[in-house]
Amino acid sequence: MEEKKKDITIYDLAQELNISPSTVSRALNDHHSIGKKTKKAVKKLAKEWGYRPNTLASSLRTNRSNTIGIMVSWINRPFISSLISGIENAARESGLNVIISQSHDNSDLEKENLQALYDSRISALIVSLAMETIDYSHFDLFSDSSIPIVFVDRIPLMNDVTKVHINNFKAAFEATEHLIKQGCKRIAHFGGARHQSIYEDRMLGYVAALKRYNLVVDDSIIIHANYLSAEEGTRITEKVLSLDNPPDGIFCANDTSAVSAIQYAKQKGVKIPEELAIIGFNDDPICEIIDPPLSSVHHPAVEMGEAAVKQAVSMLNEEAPGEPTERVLLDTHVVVRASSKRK
Amino acid sequence: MEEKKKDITIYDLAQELNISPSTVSRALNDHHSIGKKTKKAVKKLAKEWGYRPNTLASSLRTNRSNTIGIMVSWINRPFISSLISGIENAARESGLNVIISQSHDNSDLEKENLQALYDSRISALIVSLAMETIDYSHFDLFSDSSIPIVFVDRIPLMNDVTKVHINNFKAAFEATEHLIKQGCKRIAHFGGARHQSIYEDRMLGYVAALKRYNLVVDDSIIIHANYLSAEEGTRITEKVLSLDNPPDGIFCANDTSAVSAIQYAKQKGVKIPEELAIIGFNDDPICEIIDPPLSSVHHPAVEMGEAAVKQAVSMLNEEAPGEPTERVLLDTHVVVRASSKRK
DNA sequence: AAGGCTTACGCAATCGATTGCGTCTTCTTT
DNA sequence: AAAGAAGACGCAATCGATTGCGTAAGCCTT
Repeated sequence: MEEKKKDITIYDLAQELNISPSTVSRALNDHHSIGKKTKKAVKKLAKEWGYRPNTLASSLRTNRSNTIGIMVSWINRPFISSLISGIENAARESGLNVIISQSHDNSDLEKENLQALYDSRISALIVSLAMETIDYSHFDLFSDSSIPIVFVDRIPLMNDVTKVHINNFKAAFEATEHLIKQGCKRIAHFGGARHQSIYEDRMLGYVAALKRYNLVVDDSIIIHANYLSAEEGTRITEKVLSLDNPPDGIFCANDTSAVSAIQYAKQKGVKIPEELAIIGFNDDPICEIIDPPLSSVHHPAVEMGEAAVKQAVSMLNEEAPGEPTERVLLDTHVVVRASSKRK
Repeated sequence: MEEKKKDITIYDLAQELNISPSTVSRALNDHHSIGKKTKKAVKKLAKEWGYRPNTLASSLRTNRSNTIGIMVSWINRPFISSLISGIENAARESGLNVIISQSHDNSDLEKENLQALYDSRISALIVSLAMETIDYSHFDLFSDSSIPIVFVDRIPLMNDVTKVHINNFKAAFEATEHLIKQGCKRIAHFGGARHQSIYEDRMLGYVAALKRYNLVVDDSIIIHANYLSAEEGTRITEKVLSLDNPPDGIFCANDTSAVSAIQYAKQKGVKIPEELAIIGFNDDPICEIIDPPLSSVHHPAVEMGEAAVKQAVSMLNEEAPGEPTERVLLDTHVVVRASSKRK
């Protein structure tokens, strides 16, 4: 009867119990200055009446929305969607809402949508940069208001920020090393936009591995694409395979291009992995679908999302806005499949 | 100097212009009772000072959060992530935020997280049901508060709700018909949980096609799985292929199981499509990766998301809570690839 | 020129929860 | 038993925007 249409508020509870709304509020928040019996009574009634706090009112008053904003390039990419899935899980366990936004790998859209996220008073921001983004000034909006920012995977080239990512250098080193140990002598590298540290690091790890094993580093088979798409992958593969001195192995900075490489090579009658061993990066689901199955570097997407939330939460709980920037490095491992297994 | 740390409010603008906050508010919202010059002046200053409305305050007052809630099974599935991508695009264009939640195909979690969405005062809800969900009473929370609900893809068996989906019957009919026209005489069907109408309809469309072409409907090769996973797909394929009278075609209700079917069949030396033609459903990216490429029913995920937002918005704009439930049917088409092309 | 309209704007309450400060009990201490 | 301390709770302002109602000024009509 009472709750015909209206939601229950602390005023309703207060009236019923003949106490003040302030007391109800404090009781529900376990404030120390409220008596035990009062707390019990309030909580009991709240449960009975199905009281649900109005988070809008609370957020307005406290200026904390208890919402995490996510800014990613494209939601519908295997890695990203798993990342988001991890974020959503962890956030909801911490009682936080998650609001998402896409940059479509476009800096302007990234900036615009960041404003929208800011306007909705998010408590913390988790970002994986747009491919294009080189300038990071549009994030000042958040740092100036001391809203925690956690960068994930595609992180900026700055030191004083919190980051959750993998050791791309090491992962790339290991992937390349794997190819070398399978007998490859001349390994090509398909990389992404070099201003994105993840791609730069993967290239550096690759180079380091070659040097470590005394192989020649040949720039003509190290190719970077701004968007390492399927089409680019095909184009690049065609390019390196038509060289006088084609590679006998390829380390691709993502699986999409690696799949293209496999498809193109198969079409040209190049035997995989005997004549050409291939390894990708991300361990997308397609790795197990393509024939031959694609070796890849496993990238813990869900865990990264969870770790990012963990960082954000701990930053929120710190009183000091002293920005104790942290850096979480997650483990990767090479998943060996038929595309690179020669022995 | 002035905006050292605080955001600009309508009070700041009002003070500067020597008018009242109410006038500022109305001016910004283009209220008719505000003079032209006043509006101009207010908007000009607002822009100059970078005023950004506090959506929390606004939402609290109006009880409309301008946020769309999404409830899906798993974010990291090709179809779902594309759906969300479409929703996000359309929502942001309409100035709406998007908050997401996953049910993990579990009714209890669905219910729990729906509460959380409700608590955050979403303006509208877009849902694709958890696989388990049979009882829809946990959605009453929203309908009772006349919060628009739009069901997408996995829709409930109710008539008085707004739905955006495809014609599963027709799509299944066409997929099956395609196999028949390729010469299949004995077509198996791998279906999902039958209490989900999408799977029931796909099965019915399949049966209708068989009947239309005078083929025998044999229950022993119509198999339903609660979760049509890769593992189930393998298991089912093994089952039907080991029959005395194995099928010469399979219509799978999703691509995941179809891929398993291809892999299992290949492994057993069954020739695709000559001895066994296969077609899936969803047109996931893996269709083009698997060898042979998998025919499938293209499912317009992004467009469905956009259509769902469109519905939600129009429901929000209607004054009358008379729930003019609508039903949006999107087009599908069969994408023929090598897994089923015999001619 | 006076009454009636329209236009343009301000007052103050409101949404629901939070919180600094003040007050009244009740318990403890000597 | 008196006084100080601690415990328990209420008052009222506050967060920022919205909105019903009221009022003053300007315009037109006859």
